[in-house]
Amino acid sequence: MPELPEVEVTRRGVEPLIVGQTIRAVRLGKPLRWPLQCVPEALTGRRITAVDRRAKYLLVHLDTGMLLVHLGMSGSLRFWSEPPDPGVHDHFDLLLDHGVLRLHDPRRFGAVVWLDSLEAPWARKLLGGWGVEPLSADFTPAVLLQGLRNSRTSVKELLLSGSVVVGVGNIYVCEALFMAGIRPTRRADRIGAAKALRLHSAIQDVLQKALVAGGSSLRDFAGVDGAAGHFQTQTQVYGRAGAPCRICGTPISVVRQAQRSTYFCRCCQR
DNA sequence: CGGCCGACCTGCGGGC
DNA sequence: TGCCCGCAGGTCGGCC
Repeated sequence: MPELPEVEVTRRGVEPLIVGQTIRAVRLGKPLRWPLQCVPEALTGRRITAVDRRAKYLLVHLDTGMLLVHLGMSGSLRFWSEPPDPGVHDHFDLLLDHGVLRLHDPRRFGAVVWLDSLEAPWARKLLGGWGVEPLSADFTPAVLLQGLRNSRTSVKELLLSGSVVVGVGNIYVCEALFMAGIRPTRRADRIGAAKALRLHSAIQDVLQKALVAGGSSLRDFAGVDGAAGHFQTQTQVYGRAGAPCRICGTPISVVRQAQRSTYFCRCCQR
């Protein structure tokens, strides 16, 4: 579930609830994707100073170091002022002054990693070498066009890779390519400037709309307060194989690209 | 290095 | 009704 909009919805929800609180204890459940990279006791007494986001990672800044949180495929963060007992899929708790910040992640593709600083080897490994933030001023049509021109893979796979622009996952890449009228299988370096310009706007539009909708809740994604997002009800192509295109009525096609489903309209996207 | 593929893990829905 | 298979929002690491 968690692409950029879901992670950003989580960040906006969680930040005002936890900044200023001090970590009193840490509870670990089953192992996540990577070990925490420190003994849990090292976190106690640290105060949370800010919550940022880079790509699909949340950066929980502490007065010393930071926690890097990834939601994987099935993760969600929730703040409880009166926490229930942890369930079988609750794998990480930060016990704070006035409640508990809890990571719920059935598939355990998510991770919480402690870092000294953004210069730490793990930070470079996880955050290095990526593209620009799609909702920042760094993401210009020229940056996108140049990125497209440098790659011979399909435009869909290039966007999913995050090497040009980050945060766009399988749902939003399908939606953005539909909005831009571009066939997902099209080779990136064969997309012209006019289409690239449309794609640039489409990426920003679809992410913005998803943010307003509180993200997509395909299974169980929820914001920090437990509220589900509803963007999934507005998708034009994602998850609509065989259903009529909302523009032209042609049944939506689905193909596999890099072992993932790609949805598109063979009439509207060329 | 670019590109492709398997791996990680659990749950759920569809088909038989 | 019940079982088995395929698929699911991500991305790392190994291979060519």
